[in-house]
Amino acid sequence: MNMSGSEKEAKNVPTLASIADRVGVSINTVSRALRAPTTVRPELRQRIKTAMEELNYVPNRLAGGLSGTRSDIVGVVVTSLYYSEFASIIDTLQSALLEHDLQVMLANTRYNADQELRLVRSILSWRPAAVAIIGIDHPPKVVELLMASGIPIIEMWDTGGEVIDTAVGFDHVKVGFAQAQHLIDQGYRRLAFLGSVRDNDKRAQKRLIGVQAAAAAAGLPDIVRQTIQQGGSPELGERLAVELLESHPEIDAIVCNSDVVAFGVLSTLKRLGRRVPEDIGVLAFGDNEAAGCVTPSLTTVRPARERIGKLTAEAIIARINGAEPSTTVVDWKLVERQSTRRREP
Amino acid sequence: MNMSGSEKEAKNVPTLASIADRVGVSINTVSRALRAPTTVRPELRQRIKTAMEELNYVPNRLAGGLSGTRSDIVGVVVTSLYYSEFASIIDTLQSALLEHDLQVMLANTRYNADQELRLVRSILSWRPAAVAIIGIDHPPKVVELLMASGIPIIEMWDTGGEVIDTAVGFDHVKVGFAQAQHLIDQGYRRLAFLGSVRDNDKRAQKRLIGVQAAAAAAGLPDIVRQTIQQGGSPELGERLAVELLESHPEIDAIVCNSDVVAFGVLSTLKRLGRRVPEDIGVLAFGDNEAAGCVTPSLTTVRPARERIGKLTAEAIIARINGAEPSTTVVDWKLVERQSTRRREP
DNA sequence: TGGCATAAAGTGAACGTTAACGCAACGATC
DNA sequence: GATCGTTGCGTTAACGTTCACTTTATGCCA
Repeated sequence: MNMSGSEKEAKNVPTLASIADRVGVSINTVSRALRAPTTVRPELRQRIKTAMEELNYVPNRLAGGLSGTRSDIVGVVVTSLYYSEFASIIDTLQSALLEHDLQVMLANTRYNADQELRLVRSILSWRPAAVAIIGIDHPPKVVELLMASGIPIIEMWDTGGEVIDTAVGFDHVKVGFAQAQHLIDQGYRRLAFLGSVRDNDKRAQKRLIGVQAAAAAAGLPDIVRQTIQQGGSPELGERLAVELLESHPEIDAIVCNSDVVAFGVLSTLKRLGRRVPEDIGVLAFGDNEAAGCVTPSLTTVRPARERIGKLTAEAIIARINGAEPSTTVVDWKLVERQSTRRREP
Repeated sequence: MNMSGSEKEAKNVPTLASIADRVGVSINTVSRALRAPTTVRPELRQRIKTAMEELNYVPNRLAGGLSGTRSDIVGVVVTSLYYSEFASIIDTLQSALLEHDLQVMLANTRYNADQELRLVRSILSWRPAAVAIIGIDHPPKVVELLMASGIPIIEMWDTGGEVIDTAVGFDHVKVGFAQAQHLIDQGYRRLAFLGSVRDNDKRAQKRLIGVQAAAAAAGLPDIVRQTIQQGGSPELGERLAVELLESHPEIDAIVCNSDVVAFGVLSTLKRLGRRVPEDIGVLAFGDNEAAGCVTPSLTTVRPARERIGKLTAEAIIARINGAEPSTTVVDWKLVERQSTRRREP
């Protein structure tokens, strides 16, 4: 891939040398005016500054990163960008890192393990100061690369298992357990788990395990699974709900793997004349912004996304400054709404 | 900010030289094995490859970018990450760029103009191959920097005005006009515009202009504005709806600046006993994934987000390869649902 | 006035890679 | 058998910074 350069617009982007020439000092002095301003005479510093303004100088961090011992990039690897799943984590994380002059380099695996390896490699090739990545279950090669990189690795979103270095998240098995327990407490007995569960989405699988465990603990029959390997959407929820109710009409509660899928499930139940929460309970995961606005409003689990973003940023800064690795478990909350409110409290 | 390095784990991250030593060839040959594989004898190439595997070699693109004439970074500047507003654009864009081995560097201005300048500067300091940025209205200094950079600049989301280089988007004034016209066609007469409109959100302002124009063209009274400078959310919608109806009970249609705000508006109207769409029409912008799932389902404008992401990626590739700047107008669609369906068709 | 700390600026060598160029070895061509 | 293009690899010089040193100017005190 070539630079755009048609020859005539061949750029002479200004460098430290351009500034140095113009002001009549050495390159080093110009560099110092940026990195260690106090070591250069104020009057000179000002002249350098105006020269930079006039020439629209933008430092070349490729060179800076190569030469210096620091890097200002933080690699962020997520598994999805759709439906607010991780967007607000990125949002918070990026803002917090910005205050420390750290730049986010983003990669999205779309729940594809091969992609994950490729993207991690690509991100490491920029010699980031740290990497934040969704999940604690990665292909062995990814783990090997991350560990060999020698930089802080922050695993986000999940803490239920072995971590590489530092983690900020929560235990998804417990979430699943709580989801099922809530339904059981409300008097539901025949539970199903429904939604998009990608092979590579270990968190969803852990939640399913939790759901199964709670059902087993309560002596209930096995959980009915109605899952599929593709991205979640309301349409998918509609489809899966139809299939589920056809094959298992006895189901009286559905744990949806995401709010967005649950929206479709609710539509379908309404269309089929099944009353929610009376005939059937619906509970989801994610706390989509619309979860409280659908009818009936949706009981769901709210992960502390902003908090994960913020704590991850803090962990990155701390680790870069030499703090020890740590694992931080963050809150989540089962937000009870109408879709499971069978009994008055 | 120091590198993490406690001294003992002082890393010797492998370089081309490490590989070269190990295999017993020159550095350049190793480099060629990566960049121009055909120029290296297959047997030797294989030995180099296995050496890289064994040492977990990851190329240093800081060095590569500095030395070579190409860059593999594409800077992406968005104004928001919440509520799927631009997440799916990023998602599509990133996937498409990945196929060309281009890496996304993300920046989020959060609708803050100062932040925008800072972030653009920061991104340019990585000498990206191109920059994709939301909107066509930027502070003068931002425009100056982007133009001076000499790289392709793709402005996304908006095309209604002067562009720097290349643009992929649509005309928001026209959207606003269509929104109001749809309400007028349905028999609504007293229109309001409600939602979060940041100073720096020129697109929202353009849509408002369109709404006003349509109302004026139809000889209707002035649009009532109920806007505020803060992020949109259902709660905000609830609050603004209450304020609006108190001060202007005559309103019979509300154009919401985002679906998420409209969700709150719908809740409030239901609570206040105002029937939608009979007493009052509600229409929004954004096509949130839940728009079809709330009750009544929400009439809204669906921008072709994936298409913008895809076309932006294509425009970037084309421009990098020397194509001329261009402006591409993409579709959007007013999706009619229950919240405005006053008349049977 | 000499000596010496301190501040301010310059020098030169990295950093890891790519790219232009050079050169040997080899087979094909006339 | 001299010429020539090709293949396969090595040499060397950038790329724009930063950093450890070195040098020069400045001020202060004895």
